[in-house]
Amino acid sequence: MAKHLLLDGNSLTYRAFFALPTDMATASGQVTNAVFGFTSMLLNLVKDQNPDGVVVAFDRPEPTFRHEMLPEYKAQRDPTPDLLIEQFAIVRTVLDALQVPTVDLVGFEADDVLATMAVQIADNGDEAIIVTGDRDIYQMVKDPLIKVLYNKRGVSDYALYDEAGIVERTGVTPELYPQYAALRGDPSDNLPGVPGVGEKTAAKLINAYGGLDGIFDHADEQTPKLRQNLIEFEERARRNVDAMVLRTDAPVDLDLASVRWGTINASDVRELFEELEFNSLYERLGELVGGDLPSMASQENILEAEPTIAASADQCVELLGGLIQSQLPVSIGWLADDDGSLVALAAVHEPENAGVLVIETQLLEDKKVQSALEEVLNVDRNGFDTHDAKQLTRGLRQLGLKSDGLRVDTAIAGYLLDPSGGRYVLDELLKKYCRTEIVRGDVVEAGQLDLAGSSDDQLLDVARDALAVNRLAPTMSNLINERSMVWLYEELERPLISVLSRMEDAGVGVDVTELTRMRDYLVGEVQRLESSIHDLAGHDFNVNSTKQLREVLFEELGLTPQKKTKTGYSTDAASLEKIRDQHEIVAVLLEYREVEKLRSTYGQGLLDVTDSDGRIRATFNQTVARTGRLSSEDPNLHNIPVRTSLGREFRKAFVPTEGFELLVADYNQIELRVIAHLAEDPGLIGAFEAGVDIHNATAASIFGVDPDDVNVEQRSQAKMVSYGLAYGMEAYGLGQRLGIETGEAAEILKAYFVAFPAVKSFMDDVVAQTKETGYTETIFGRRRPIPELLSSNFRVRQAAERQAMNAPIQGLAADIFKIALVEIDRSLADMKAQSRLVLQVHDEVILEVHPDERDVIKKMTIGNMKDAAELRVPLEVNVATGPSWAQAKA
DNA sequence: GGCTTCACG
DNA sequence: ACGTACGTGAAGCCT
Repeated sequence: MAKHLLLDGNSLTYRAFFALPTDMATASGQVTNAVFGFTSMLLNLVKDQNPDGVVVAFDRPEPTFRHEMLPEYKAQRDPTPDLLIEQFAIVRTVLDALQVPTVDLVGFEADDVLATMAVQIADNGDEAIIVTGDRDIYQMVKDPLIKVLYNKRGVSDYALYDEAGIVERTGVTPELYPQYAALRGDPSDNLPGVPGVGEKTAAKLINAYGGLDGIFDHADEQTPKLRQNLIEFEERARRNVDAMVLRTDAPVDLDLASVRWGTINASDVRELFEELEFNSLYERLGELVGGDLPSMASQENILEAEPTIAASADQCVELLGGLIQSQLPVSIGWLADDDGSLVALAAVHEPENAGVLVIETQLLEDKKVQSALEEVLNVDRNGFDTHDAKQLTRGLRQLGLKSDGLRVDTAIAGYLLDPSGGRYVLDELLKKYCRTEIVRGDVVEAGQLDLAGSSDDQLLDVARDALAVNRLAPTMSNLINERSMVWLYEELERPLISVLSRMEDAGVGVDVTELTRMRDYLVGEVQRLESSIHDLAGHDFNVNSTKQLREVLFEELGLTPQKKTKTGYSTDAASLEKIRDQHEIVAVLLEYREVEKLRSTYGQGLLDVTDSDGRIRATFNQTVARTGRLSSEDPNLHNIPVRTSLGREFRKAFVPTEGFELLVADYNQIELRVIAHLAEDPGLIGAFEAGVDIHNATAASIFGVDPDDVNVEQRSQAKMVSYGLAYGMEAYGLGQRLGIETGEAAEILKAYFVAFPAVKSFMDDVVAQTKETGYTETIFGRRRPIPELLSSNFRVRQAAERQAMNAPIQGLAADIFKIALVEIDRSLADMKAQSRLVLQVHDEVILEVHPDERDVIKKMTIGNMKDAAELRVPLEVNVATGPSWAQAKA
């Protein structure tokens, strides 16, 4: 006789949630108390009962369910906490991985489903044990093959009831239990019974009269009070019975006889349990299923192969020759010092026990070593994988070496696979994708290596890096393949690496004299404004301290606070602007802020990072922005001022190499064009095809006026709406920025969506689809996971929805721009041009061009940018040249 | 290291 | 009732 466990997923998860603290969470913040508790119960049950099969039922009480006829039913029950709701989905994922079937049926609660299955199992002559914390199920024990394992409380306190057990527990037989419960009511279901009738009275009455009919027939035999109540609440009691009796006719479409516990999906389970950090549960599971589960991430001394530190140039060349002969791709580990020059490089290929070759800096300068190494790194020979190829490429370039054979860059691959990852550190990637932790430091056994001292530890780590890359590269490569990101990686991100490396090496020229002059001027202005502020405040204070400024403005001067931050009233520009008229100090403060920002970040800041050759070399990050954009740091050259005339002055200090000029090319309205394309909005597409002023055309459509009659304010409002909508802006935000009432802003937004209805439905579709897949995707396959879309926190979820709307737009614009960058660079190489790329700013490229090449480069740049993608609207490009960034703006 | 502010697309 | 535009990086203050 087979034995089946039938679990009430809702009831048990619910019990687990309230039994365990909600501060049980993964490192990433996912609360797991209910999932843990449920899974723990499941494993305990399987261990104790040793069932042949396990099935879990869940509620799905929509669209109607039988309790609707009882309006008071559950009416006052507290709503299910969001922290619990989100865990139900995870419980199901766990069950899927364990290959435990789950059943939920529209219109049936879990207990109906359990009752139905129990009857089917019993009819088949098998044993069913129903596990739940819901007493309604007691009625099922009337069949000797059906038992109930009742969860009394917590996660481990159970009672197993057969028929006798139910009689002992309740005083009535399972058969009569629904009528008993109908009389007594069920406080936990918020189901009132007959007042004055508790457990004892209910059982006594049921047993004396054999059921409700008998009881109500003999109501006059009771004490006056009870009789009164019975008469008054007969109707309710009878309705309660209808609610209590479980259905056994649920259309369960599951071959119960064939359900077997124990055939789990081991790799899914491992991945999931690791993600949930269920280490102990994983071990317990291993015992239950025979212990042959794949092991979870474990510390590993990855350096099993003995590294060979090349002792001489000849030895090094010989070993490199071996690598070349193998014709296998080589994994490179490397180490550079602060100025980017290579300290050591390690190379290994499959199989790992082939040994790791470590080359130190002196040997890297040897010509024979260099030519052998170049051969290994060449695309037509071995080719190589590494972590952060841009830095390596720059290090090798310093030595005069080419490295055009890059295959897998594990940092870039990690970024493409999950751009939300944050940092892409080799050890972390290895843990995430290979479930391996490297032993770092001095764990290598004595005698294994003829090495000692700290610099040797560094060399060992370089060797370990090579091995880590060696393990990661195939895994990540497969994932990129599986997710259809091969084009994105091979044709876009990978070629971009060397483009960026050369831009970083080139740097951009600055006029240090001009920059210094501006800095000095700004220092003077800051001083002047600061004393003016001190005078107006009546005392000295640190104007740069928001805390002190807050005190001066809102306490001493009594100005009106506008909005709050976490730490107090805000003093940001928008707030100050609103109280400009309240005190003379405010205007001075605003000017001070502007000037001080320019002085510190740009005047002083840029001078501090200018190299001795008068060039600024920023780092262009390719693995930071979650949307696919690049970012710039040390310094950030993506936010050089342009909006105010004083700030714009800084662009005059960005200059070309002597004998060259700067060419600036930028996309016209690329994000709006991307929106037009993605939304397929006829109005927007038509406007772009006609080549009209898009903001003017938009204003005409929104405000229902002739394009010729659009006034300045309408155009600027339309512009704000257009850009705001790409960010998922709401009426409030628009109102704030336009300085109008929220209601009025709502009208404008409404008018926009009436004029461009496809835009609205595109936005809605994106959010809906992202909720399903969990990630957004650009047409080039760039993905961005947005798990917060399912957050229980309303605010977090709303923010996630805005991100979901924005990501495909900003992401596609970034894809297009990157394609253009790669193509421009390719063309420059094909043309063997002297001109070169020096800067990029999201939708703008800046080249140093030789005047002789000006026209052809201009044409080439425009062509490559326009042709980067074929959208439903044309891509337009503005281009201009000049002796500085400022003067090369059209 | 968190917070606030502000520069850009 | 609540919060309110996406994506970055840097400076400066403060704990």
